[in-house]
Amino acid sequence: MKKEGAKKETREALITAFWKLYREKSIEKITVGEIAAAAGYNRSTFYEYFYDVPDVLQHIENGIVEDMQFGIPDDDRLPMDEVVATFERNADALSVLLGEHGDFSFFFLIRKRMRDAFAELAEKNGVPLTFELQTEIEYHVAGTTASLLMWLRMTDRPSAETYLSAVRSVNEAGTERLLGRLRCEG
Amino acid sequence: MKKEGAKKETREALITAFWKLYREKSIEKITVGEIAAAAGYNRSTFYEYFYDVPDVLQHIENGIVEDMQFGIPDDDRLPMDEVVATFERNADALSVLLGEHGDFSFFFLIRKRMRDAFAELAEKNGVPLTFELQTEIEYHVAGTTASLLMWLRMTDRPSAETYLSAVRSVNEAGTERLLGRLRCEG
DNA sequence: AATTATCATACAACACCGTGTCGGATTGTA
DNA sequence: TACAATCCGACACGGTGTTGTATGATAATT
Repeated sequence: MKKEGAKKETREALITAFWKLYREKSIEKITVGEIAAAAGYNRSTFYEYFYDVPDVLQHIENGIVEDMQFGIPDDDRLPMDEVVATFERNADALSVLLGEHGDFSFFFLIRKRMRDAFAELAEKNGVPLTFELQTEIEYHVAGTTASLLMWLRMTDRPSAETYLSAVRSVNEAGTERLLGRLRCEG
Repeated sequence: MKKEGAKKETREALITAFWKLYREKSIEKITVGEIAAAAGYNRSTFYEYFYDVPDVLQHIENGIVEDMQFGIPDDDRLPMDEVVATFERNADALSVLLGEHGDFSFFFLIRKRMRDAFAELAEKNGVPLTFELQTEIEYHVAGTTASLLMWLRMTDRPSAETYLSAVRSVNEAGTERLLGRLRCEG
Protein backbone atom coordinates (compact mmCIF):
# COMPACT_ATOMS: atom_id res chain seq x y z
CA MET A 1 0.00 0.00 0.00
CA LYS A 2 0.90 3.61 -0.29
CA LYS A 3 2.74 4.38 2.96
CA GLU A 4 0.52 2.55 5.40
CA GLY A 5 -0.74 4.67 8.23
CA ALA A 6 -1.01 7.67 5.97
CA LYS A 7 -4.71 7.52 6.63
CA LYS A 8 -4.46 9.39 9.89
CA GLU A 9 -2.05 11.89 8.39
CA THR A 10 -4.24 12.65 5.39
CA ARG A 11 -7.27 12.95 7.57
CA GLU A 12 -5.51 15.45 9.80
CA ALA A 13 -4.37 17.43 6.78
CA LEU A 14 -7.93 17.66 5.49
CA ILE A 15 -9.26 18.75 8.86
CA THR A 16 -6.57 21.39 9.17
CA ALA A 17 -7.33 22.66 5.67
CA PHE A 18 -11.04 22.77 6.41
CA TRP A 19 -10.44 24.64 9.62
CA LYS A 20 -8.28 27.24 7.92
CA LEU A 21 -11.12 27.93 5.50
CA TYR A 22 -13.83 27.81 8.15
CA ARG A 23 -12.15 30.54 10.19
CA GLU A 24 -12.60 32.84 7.23
CA LYS A 25 -15.97 32.00 5.74
CA SER A 26 -19.21 30.20 6.40
CA ILE A 27 -19.54 26.52 5.68
CA GLU A 28 -21.88 26.84 2.69
CA LYS A 29 -19.17 28.63 0.74
CA ILE A 30 -16.54 25.98 1.35
CA THR A 31 -16.22 23.41 -1.43
CA VAL A 32 -14.74 19.94 -1.31
CA GLY A 33 -12.30 21.01 -4.01
CA GLU A 34 -11.00 23.88 -1.93
CA ILE A 35 -10.37 21.70 1.08
CA ALA A 36 -8.61 19.02 -0.93
CA ALA A 37 -6.47 21.56 -2.77
CA ALA A 38 -5.49 23.31 0.46
CA ALA A 39 -4.48 19.95 1.92
CA GLY A 40 -2.59 19.00 -1.25
CA TYR A 41 -4.85 16.14 -2.35
CA ASN A 42 -7.20 15.32 -5.15
CA ARG A 43 -10.83 16.22 -4.64
CA SER A 44 -11.90 12.57 -4.76
CA THR A 45 -9.57 11.68 -1.94
CA PHE A 46 -11.69 13.81 0.33
CA TYR A 47 -14.56 11.35 -0.06
CA GLU A 48 -12.38 8.55 1.28
CA TYR A 49 -12.37 10.30 4.62
CA PHE A 50 -15.54 12.33 4.90
CA TYR A 51 -19.08 12.14 3.68
CA ASP A 52 -19.31 15.81 2.75
CA VAL A 53 -18.19 19.22 3.98
CA PRO A 54 -20.48 19.47 7.02
CA ASP A 55 -19.27 16.03 8.04
CA VAL A 56 -15.79 17.43 8.70
CA LEU A 57 -17.29 19.95 11.06
CA GLN A 58 -19.26 17.20 12.73
CA HIS A 59 -16.09 15.31 13.59
CA ILE A 60 -14.46 18.43 14.99
CA GLU A 61 -17.52 19.16 17.09
CA ASN A 62 -17.69 15.62 18.43
CA GLY A 63 -14.14 15.97 19.68
CA ILE A 64 -15.06 19.08 21.62
CA VAL A 65 -18.29 17.69 23.00
CA GLU A 66 -16.46 14.65 24.33
CA ASP A 67 -14.09 16.96 26.16
CA MET A 68 -16.95 18.81 27.80
CA GLN A 69 -18.29 17.30 30.97
CA PHE A 70 -20.93 19.33 32.67
CA GLY A 71 -20.98 17.48 35.92
CA ILE A 72 -22.65 19.13 38.85
CA PRO A 73 -20.76 19.10 42.14
CA ASP A 74 -22.07 18.22 45.57
CA ASP A 75 -22.01 21.60 47.19
CA ASP A 76 -24.52 24.29 46.36
CA ARG A 77 -22.27 26.47 44.22
CA LEU A 78 -22.80 26.58 40.46
CA PRO A 79 -20.05 24.58 38.72
CA MET A 80 -18.63 27.63 36.99
CA ASP A 81 -14.95 26.78 37.38
CA GLU A 82 -15.33 23.56 35.48
CA VAL A 83 -17.40 25.10 32.70
CA VAL A 84 -14.90 27.92 32.35
CA ALA A 85 -12.04 25.43 32.19
CA THR A 86 -13.56 23.38 29.39
CA PHE A 87 -14.40 26.49 27.42
CA GLU A 88 -10.92 27.88 27.89
CA ARG A 89 -9.37 24.59 26.84
CA ASN A 90 -11.26 24.75 23.54
CA ALA A 91 -11.15 28.52 23.23
CA ASP A 92 -9.93 28.73 19.63
CA ALA A 93 -12.40 26.26 18.23
CA LEU A 94 -15.33 27.54 20.26
CA SER A 95 -14.87 31.17 19.38
CA VAL A 96 -15.20 30.19 15.72
CA LEU A 97 -17.93 27.56 16.16
CA LEU A 98 -20.05 29.86 18.26
CA GLY A 99 -19.16 32.99 16.30
CA GLU A 100 -21.01 34.97 13.61
CA HIS A 101 -20.72 32.34 10.92
CA GLY A 102 -20.52 29.45 13.28
CA ASP A 103 -22.81 26.47 13.72
CA PHE A 104 -26.16 27.28 15.22
CA SER A 105 -27.05 23.66 15.91
CA PHE A 106 -23.79 23.13 17.78
CA PHE A 107 -24.68 26.13 19.88
CA PHE A 108 -27.99 24.46 20.69
CA LEU A 109 -26.29 21.19 21.49
CA ILE A 110 -23.91 22.77 24.00
CA ARG A 111 -26.72 24.56 25.73
CA LYS A 112 -28.88 21.46 25.74
CA ARG A 113 -26.09 19.54 27.45
CA MET A 114 -25.88 22.14 30.19
CA ARG A 115 -29.64 22.42 30.57
CA ASP A 116 -30.01 18.64 30.81
CA ALA A 117 -27.46 18.48 33.60
CA PHE A 118 -29.72 20.71 35.68
CA ALA A 119 -32.90 18.92 34.67
CA GLU A 120 -31.45 15.55 35.62
CA LEU A 121 -30.48 16.84 39.01
CA ALA A 122 -33.99 18.09 39.59
CA GLU A 123 -35.48 14.76 38.58
CA LYS A 124 -33.06 12.82 40.77
CA ASN A 125 -34.15 14.88 43.77
CA GLY A 126 -37.82 14.74 42.90
CA VAL A 127 -38.03 18.49 42.38
CA PRO A 128 -40.80 19.31 39.88
CA LEU A 129 -39.57 21.21 36.84
CA THR A 130 -41.99 24.11 37.03
CA PHE A 131 -42.15 26.82 34.40
CA GLU A 132 -40.42 29.19 36.81
CA LEU A 133 -37.57 26.75 37.32
CA GLN A 134 -37.23 26.11 33.59
CA THR A 135 -37.06 29.82 32.97
CA GLU A 136 -34.36 30.22 35.55
CA ILE A 137 -32.28 27.35 34.14
CA GLU A 138 -32.63 28.64 30.59
CA TYR A 139 -31.68 32.12 31.70
CA HIS A 140 -28.67 30.90 33.59
CA VAL A 141 -27.39 28.59 30.86
CA ALA A 142 -27.76 31.20 28.12
CA GLY A 143 -26.25 33.95 30.24
CA THR A 144 -23.30 31.81 31.18
CA THR A 145 -22.61 30.63 27.64
CA ALA A 146 -22.86 34.10 26.17
CA SER A 147 -20.80 35.93 28.76
CA LEU A 148 -18.21 33.18 28.66
CA LEU A 149 -17.98 33.48 24.92
CA MET A 150 -17.75 37.25 25.07
CA TRP A 151 -14.84 36.86 27.44
CA LEU A 152 -13.14 34.21 25.27
CA ARG A 153 -13.35 36.38 22.19
CA MET A 154 -11.81 39.49 23.76
CA THR A 155 -8.46 40.33 22.21
CA ASP A 156 -6.83 41.06 25.57
CA ARG A 157 -8.99 39.06 27.86
CA PRO A 158 -8.66 39.39 31.61
CA SER A 159 -7.81 36.34 33.72
CA ALA A 160 -10.27 33.52 34.27
CA GLU A 161 -10.49 34.64 37.91
CA THR A 162 -11.60 38.10 36.86
CA TYR A 163 -14.27 36.62 34.63
CA LEU A 164 -15.39 34.22 37.34
CA SER A 165 -15.77 36.93 39.92
CA ALA A 166 -17.79 38.98 37.42
CA VAL A 167 -20.33 36.21 36.69
CA ARG A 168 -20.48 35.25 40.34
CA SER A 169 -21.52 38.74 41.29
CA VAL A 170 -24.17 38.70 38.56
CA ASN A 171 -25.40 35.33 39.80
CA GLU A 172 -25.63 36.62 43.34
CA ALA A 173 -27.10 40.04 42.69
CA GLY A 174 -29.31 39.44 39.65
CA THR A 175 -29.60 41.95 36.84
CA GLU A 176 -32.54 43.95 38.10
CA ARG A 177 -30.36 46.88 39.16
CA LEU A 178 -28.54 46.91 35.81
CA LEU A 179 -30.31 49.99 34.55
CA GLY A 180 -29.61 51.82 37.76
CA ARG A 181 -25.92 51.10 37.40
CA LEU A 182 -25.98 52.38 33.82
CA ARG A 183 -27.48 55.67 34.89
CA CYS A 184 -25.19 56.80 37.67
CA GLU A 185 -21.64 55.90 38.48
CA GLY A 186 -22.15 55.05 42.16
CA MET B 1 -48.59 43.23 -19.73
CA LYS B 2 -49.51 40.24 -17.72
CA LYS B 3 -52.02 41.52 -15.17
CA GLU B 4 -50.45 44.68 -13.86
CA GLY B 5 -49.67 44.65 -10.16
CA ALA B 6 -49.02 40.93 -10.18
CA LYS B 7 -45.51 41.71 -9.07
CA LYS B 8 -46.44 42.16 -5.43
CA GLU B 9 -48.60 39.06 -5.50
CA THR B 10 -45.87 36.89 -7.01
CA ARG B 11 -43.38 38.18 -4.50
CA GLU B 12 -45.66 37.26 -1.64
CA ALA B 13 -46.25 33.83 -3.09
CA LEU B 14 -42.51 33.22 -3.31
CA ILE B 15 -41.95 34.36 0.26
CA THR B 16 -44.77 32.15 1.50
CA ALA B 17 -43.35 29.19 -0.39
CA PHE B 18 -39.89 29.83 0.99
CA TRP B 19 -41.23 30.09 4.49
CA LYS B 20 -43.08 26.83 4.24
CA LEU B 21 -39.83 25.11 3.27
CA TYR B 22 -37.73 26.96 5.83
CA ARG B 23 -39.90 25.73 8.68
CA GLU B 24 -38.89 22.21 7.74
CA LYS B 25 -35.27 22.35 6.73
CA SER B 26 -32.17 24.50 6.87
CA ILE B 27 -31.56 27.11 4.24
CA GLU B 28 -28.65 25.37 2.52
CA LYS B 29 -30.96 22.56 1.48
CA ILE B 30 -33.57 24.82 -0.07
CA THR B 31 -33.20 25.28 -3.83
CA VAL B 32 -34.52 28.03 -6.03
CA GLY B 33 -36.38 25.42 -8.03
CA GLU B 34 -38.21 24.14 -4.97
CA ILE B 35 -39.35 27.59 -3.96
CA ALA B 36 -40.55 28.45 -7.45
CA ALA B 37 -42.35 25.14 -7.85
CA ALA B 38 -44.07 25.48 -4.48
CA ALA B 39 -45.21 28.96 -5.47
CA GLY B 40 -46.32 27.75 -8.92
CA TYR B 41 -43.82 29.64 -11.02
CA ASN B 42 -40.90 28.95 -13.25
CA ARG B 43 -37.51 28.85 -11.60
CA SER B 44 -36.26 31.84 -13.59
CA THR B 45 -39.11 33.96 -12.30
CA PHE B 46 -37.58 33.69 -8.87
CA TYR B 47 -34.62 35.74 -10.05
CA GLU B 48 -36.90 38.59 -11.06
CA TYR B 49 -37.68 39.07 -7.41
CA PHE B 50 -34.73 37.88 -5.36
CA TYR B 51 -31.01 37.68 -5.74
CA ASP B 52 -30.72 34.17 -4.30
CA VAL B 53 -32.23 31.97 -1.58
CA PRO B 54 -30.64 33.72 1.43
CA ASP B 55 -31.88 37.00 0.00
CA VAL B 56 -35.47 35.93 0.66
CA LEU B 57 -34.62 35.34 4.29
CA GLN B 58 -32.91 38.71 4.42
CA HIS B 59 -36.11 40.46 3.41
CA ILE B 60 -38.12 38.59 6.00
CA GLU B 61 -35.59 39.42 8.69
CA ASN B 62 -35.51 43.08 7.78
CA GLY B 63 -39.24 43.25 8.30
CA ILE B 64 -38.88 41.86 11.79
CA VAL B 65 -35.93 44.02 12.74
CA GLU B 66 -37.83 47.14 11.73
CA ASP B 67 -40.62 46.10 14.05
CA MET B 68 -38.27 45.69 16.95
CA GLN B 69 -37.50 48.81 18.91
CA PHE B 70 -35.48 48.27 22.01
CA GLY B 71 -35.96 51.66 23.61
CA ILE B 72 -35.06 51.97 27.25
CA PRO B 73 -37.58 53.68 29.49
CA ASP B 74 -36.93 56.40 32.04
CA ASP B 75 -37.57 54.47 35.20
CA ASP B 76 -35.13 51.96 36.55
CA ARG B 77 -37.01 48.83 35.60
CA LEU B 78 -35.72 46.70 32.77
CA PRO B 79 -37.91 47.20 29.66
CA MET B 80 -39.13 43.63 29.67
CA ASP B 81 -42.75 44.31 28.73
CA GLU B 82 -41.77 45.95 25.48
CA VAL B 83 -39.28 43.25 24.54
CA VAL B 84 -41.81 40.56 25.32
CA ALA B 85 -44.41 42.34 23.20
CA THR B 86 -42.21 42.57 20.11
CA PHE B 87 -41.18 38.96 20.47
CA GLU B 88 -44.76 37.83 20.91
CA ARG B 89 -45.85 39.86 17.88
CA ASN B 90 -43.31 37.97 15.74
CA ALA B 91 -43.59 34.69 17.58
CA ASP B 92 -44.02 32.40 14.57
CA ALA B 93 -41.15 33.86 12.59
CA LEU B 94 -38.81 34.15 15.55
CA SER B 95 -39.29 30.64 16.80
CA VAL B 96 -38.11 29.41 13.40
CA LEU B 97 -35.40 32.02 12.82
CA LEU B 98 -33.91 31.47 16.24
CA GLY B 99 -34.53 27.73 16.26
CA GLU B 100 -32.27 24.74 15.59
CA HIS B 101 -31.81 25.36 11.91
CA GLY B 102 -32.38 29.07 12.10
CA ASP B 103 -30.08 31.93 11.22
CA PHE B 104 -27.15 32.34 13.55
CA SER B 105 -26.24 35.77 12.23
CA PHE B 106 -29.78 37.01 12.77
CA PHE B 107 -29.51 35.75 16.32
CA PHE B 108 -26.34 37.82 16.72
CA LEU B 109 -28.00 40.85 15.19
CA ILE B 110 -30.92 40.77 17.59
CA ARG B 111 -28.65 40.43 20.57
CA LYS B 112 -26.34 43.16 19.31
CA ARG B 113 -29.31 45.50 19.02
CA MET B 114 -30.25 44.86 22.63
CA ARG B 115 -26.68 45.11 23.88
CA ASP B 116 -26.12 48.37 22.04
CA ALA B 117 -29.18 49.90 23.65
CA PHE B 118 -27.57 49.35 27.05
CA ALA B 119 -24.12 50.49 25.92
CA GLU B 120 -25.52 53.72 24.50
CA LEU B 121 -27.28 54.45 27.75
CA ALA B 122 -24.06 53.98 29.64
CA GLU B 123 -22.17 56.26 27.29
CA LYS B 124 -24.84 58.94 27.47
CA ASN B 125 -24.54 58.98 31.24
CA GLY B 126 -20.77 58.84 31.27
CA VAL B 127 -20.72 55.46 32.97
CA PRO B 128 -17.54 53.58 32.00
CA LEU B 129 -18.23 50.22 30.34
CA THR B 130 -16.10 48.07 32.62
CA PHE B 131 -15.57 44.39 32.05
CA GLU B 132 -17.91 43.65 34.93
CA LEU B 133 -20.64 45.77 33.39
CA GLN B 134 -20.14 44.20 29.97
CA THR B 135 -20.42 40.76 31.50
CA GLU B 136 -23.64 41.72 33.24
CA ILE B 137 -25.16 43.17 30.07
CA GLU B 138 -24.18 40.14 28.01
CA TYR B 139 -25.56 37.81 30.65
CA HIS B 140 -28.82 39.68 30.85
CA VAL B 141 -29.34 39.99 27.11
CA ALA B 142 -28.58 36.32 26.43
CA GLY B 143 -30.66 35.14 29.37
CA THR B 144 -33.60 37.25 28.30
CA THR B 145 -33.47 36.18 24.65
CA ALA B 146 -33.14 32.51 25.47
CA SER B 147 -35.81 32.32 28.15
CA LEU B 148 -38.14 34.36 25.99
CA LEU B 149 -37.59 31.99 23.11
CA MET B 150 -38.10 28.95 25.31
CA TRP B 151 -41.41 30.42 26.35
CA LEU B 152 -42.42 31.27 22.77
CA ARG B 153 -41.71 27.76 21.60
CA MET B 154 -43.74 25.99 24.25
CA THR B 155 -46.72 24.20 22.77
CA ASP B 156 -49.08 25.36 25.51
CA ARG B 157 -47.33 28.45 26.67
CA PRO B 158 -48.47 30.24 29.82
CA SER B 159 -49.54 33.87 29.63
CA ALA B 160 -47.08 36.69 29.01
CA GLU B 161 -47.69 37.81 32.59
CA THR B 162 -46.61 34.43 33.93
CA TYR B 163 -43.44 34.58 31.87
CA LEU B 164 -42.77 38.16 32.93
CA SER B 165 -43.11 37.37 36.60
CA ALA B 166 -40.76 34.42 36.17
CA VAL B 167 -37.97 36.47 34.57
CA ARG B 168 -38.51 39.30 36.99
CA SER B 169 -37.91 37.03 39.92
CA VAL B 170 -34.75 35.69 38.26
CA ASN B 171 -33.61 39.25 37.64
CA GLU B 172 -34.19 40.17 41.23
CA ALA B 173 -32.83 37.11 42.94
CA GLY B 174 -30.00 36.02 40.65
CA THR B 175 -29.29 32.39 39.82
CA GLU B 176 -26.82 31.63 42.56
CA ARG B 177 -29.35 29.66 44.61
CA LEU B 178 -30.45 27.68 41.55
CA LEU B 179 -28.67 24.51 42.62
CA GLY B 180 -30.12 24.75 46.07
CA ARG B 181 -33.59 24.91 44.62
CA LEU B 182 -32.88 21.86 42.47
CA ARG B 183 -31.85 19.81 45.49
CA CYS B 184 -34.73 20.25 47.86
CA GLU B 185 -38.30 21.15 47.25
CA GLY B 186 -38.55 23.92 49.82
C1' DA C 1 14.37 -15.12 -2.31
C1' DA C 2 10.97 -14.89 -5.74
C1' DT C 3 6.10 -14.99 -6.67
C1' DT C 4 1.53 -13.82 -6.12
C1' DA C 5 -2.56 -12.28 -3.97
C1' DT C 6 -4.43 -8.60 -1.38
C1' DC C 7 -5.22 -4.28 0.42
C1' DA C 8 -4.65 0.69 1.45
C1' DT C 9 -4.21 4.96 -0.70
C1' DA C 10 -4.81 8.33 -4.20
C1' DC C 11 -6.50 9.99 -8.59
C1' DA C 12 -8.96 10.91 -13.26
C1' DA C 13 -13.11 10.74 -15.62
C1' DC C 14 -18.09 10.76 -15.69
C1' DA C 15 -22.94 11.77 -15.17
C1' DC C 16 -25.82 14.58 -12.47
C1' DC C 17 -27.86 18.63 -10.45
C1' DG C 18 -28.40 23.43 -9.06
C1' DT C 19 -27.07 28.15 -10.46
C1' DG C 20 -27.64 32.43 -12.69
C1' DT C 21 -28.42 34.71 -17.17
C1' DC C 22 -29.79 35.20 -21.57
C1' DG C 23 -33.36 36.21 -25.23
C1' DG C 24 -37.79 35.54 -26.36
C1' DA C 25 -42.86 34.29 -25.56
C1' DT C 26 -47.29 35.73 -23.49
C1' DT C 27 -50.85 38.75 -22.22
C1' DG C 28 -53.19 42.88 -20.14
C1' DT C 29 -53.68 47.82 -21.18
C1' DA C 30 -54.12 51.91 -24.09
C1' DT D 1 -51.84 47.37 -33.08
C1' DA D 2 -48.25 48.62 -30.26
C1' DC D 3 -46.19 48.68 -25.83
C1' DA D 4 -44.54 47.11 -21.55
C1' DA D 5 -44.99 44.17 -17.51
C1' DT D 6 -44.56 39.60 -16.36
C1' DC D 7 -43.08 35.12 -17.00
C1' DC D 8 -40.57 31.19 -19.09
C1' DG D 9 -37.18 27.85 -21.97
C1' DA D 10 -32.68 27.01 -22.87
C1' DC D 11 -27.93 27.62 -22.05
C1' DA D 12 -23.17 27.46 -20.08
C1' DC D 13 -20.93 26.84 -15.88
C1' DG D 14 -19.40 24.98 -11.66
C1' DG D 15 -19.71 21.79 -7.67
C1' DT D 16 -21.18 17.02 -6.26
C1' DG D 17 -20.58 12.31 -5.47
C1' DT D 18 -19.49 7.82 -7.67
C1' DT D 19 -16.98 4.37 -10.26
C1' DG D 20 -13.11 2.37 -12.11
C1' DT D 21 -8.13 2.28 -12.15
C1' DA D 22 -3.06 2.87 -11.03
C1' DT D 23 0.47 2.39 -7.63
C1' DG D 24 3.03 0.67 -4.08
C1' DA D 25 3.24 -1.76 0.42
C1' DT D 26 2.32 -6.05 3.10
C1' DA D 27 2.01 -10.88 3.79
C1' DA D 28 1.41 -15.54 2.63
C1' DT D 29 3.11 -19.27 -0.44
C1' DT D 30 6.43 -21.72 -2.77
